[in-house]
Amino acid sequence: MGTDVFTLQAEILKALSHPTRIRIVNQLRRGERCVCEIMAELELEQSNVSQHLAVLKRAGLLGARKDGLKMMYWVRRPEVFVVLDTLRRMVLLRVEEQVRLLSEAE
Amino acid sequence: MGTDVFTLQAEILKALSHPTRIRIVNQLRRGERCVCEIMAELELEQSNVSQHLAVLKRAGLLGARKDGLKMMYWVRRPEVFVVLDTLRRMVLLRVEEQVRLLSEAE
DNA sequence: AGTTCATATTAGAATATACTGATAGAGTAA
DNA sequence: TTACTCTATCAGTATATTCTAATATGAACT
Repeated sequence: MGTDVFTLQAEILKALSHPTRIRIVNQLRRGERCVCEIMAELELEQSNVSQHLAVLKRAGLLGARKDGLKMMYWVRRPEVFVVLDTLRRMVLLRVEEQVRLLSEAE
Repeated sequence: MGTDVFTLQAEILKALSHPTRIRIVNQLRRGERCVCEIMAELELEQSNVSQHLAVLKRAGLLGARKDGLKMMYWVRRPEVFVVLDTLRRMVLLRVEEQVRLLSEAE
C-alpha cells in the first residue's frame, strides 16, 4: 500500500489526473458545492460525478458534510490549487512551444 | 485528444502519477542521466525504465539526446519540481493528520 | 406508513496501464 | 566482418480505470 513517499505522492496525482476531477476541483475554488450543482454545471451523470468525488475524497483532497438531503463537498488541501495553477502554466508553455515550432517549420 | 486545458493538465498529471516515474524525475533533479544509471539506482528492469521514460517524454516533461551508446534524459520543465515539492508537503500534512487522529482516538 | 429527492453503490463492459520476457536496432570496438 | 553494449519496442498477461445503467440508502415530507 501507500507506504513510501513516492507512492503517496503518486496516489494524490492519480486522484487528480482526470479532466472531470480537475474541473470539479476548480469548481470548488470558491467554496463548497453539492453534488447536484456540480453535475449540473459539468453536464455529467449523477453516478459519474459521485464516483469522481469519491476518488478525490479517498485521496484526502476533499471534505464532505451532509446538509439535509444534499451532500456538500469542499477542498481540504489548498495545495491542490498550487498544483493545478502550476500545471496550467506548464500547459500554456507547451502550447506556446508547439506554436513556435509550427511557425518555424514554414 | 488533448484539446482543452483540463485534458492537457490531466495528461501531465497522469504521466507523473506513478511512483517509479516520480523517482525518475527526482533522480533528474541534479541534471541529465542515462538509462543505465537510472535502472541501476532504482533496481528495475531495463525495459520497464525505458517505458516509464517514454511516458514522461511523451508528456513533454523530459528531453533526450544520444551520447554514444547511451541515451541521456533530463527534465525540460522545472515546474515539475514545483509540483512534486508541493505534493511532498501534502503527503507530510496528511501523515501528520493521521498521527494526530490516531493519538486522539486513545 | 408511502413518496420523493439527493446521493451512493453496484455490476458489467470497454478501454487503458503496467509489468515481464523476447526481440530488434543502433553505435562501438575488435 | 563479428561481437558486444545500450536502449527501444513488441507481445502477452494481469490489473486498474472509466463509463453507463440499474439498484440501494437515507433523509424529508404527506
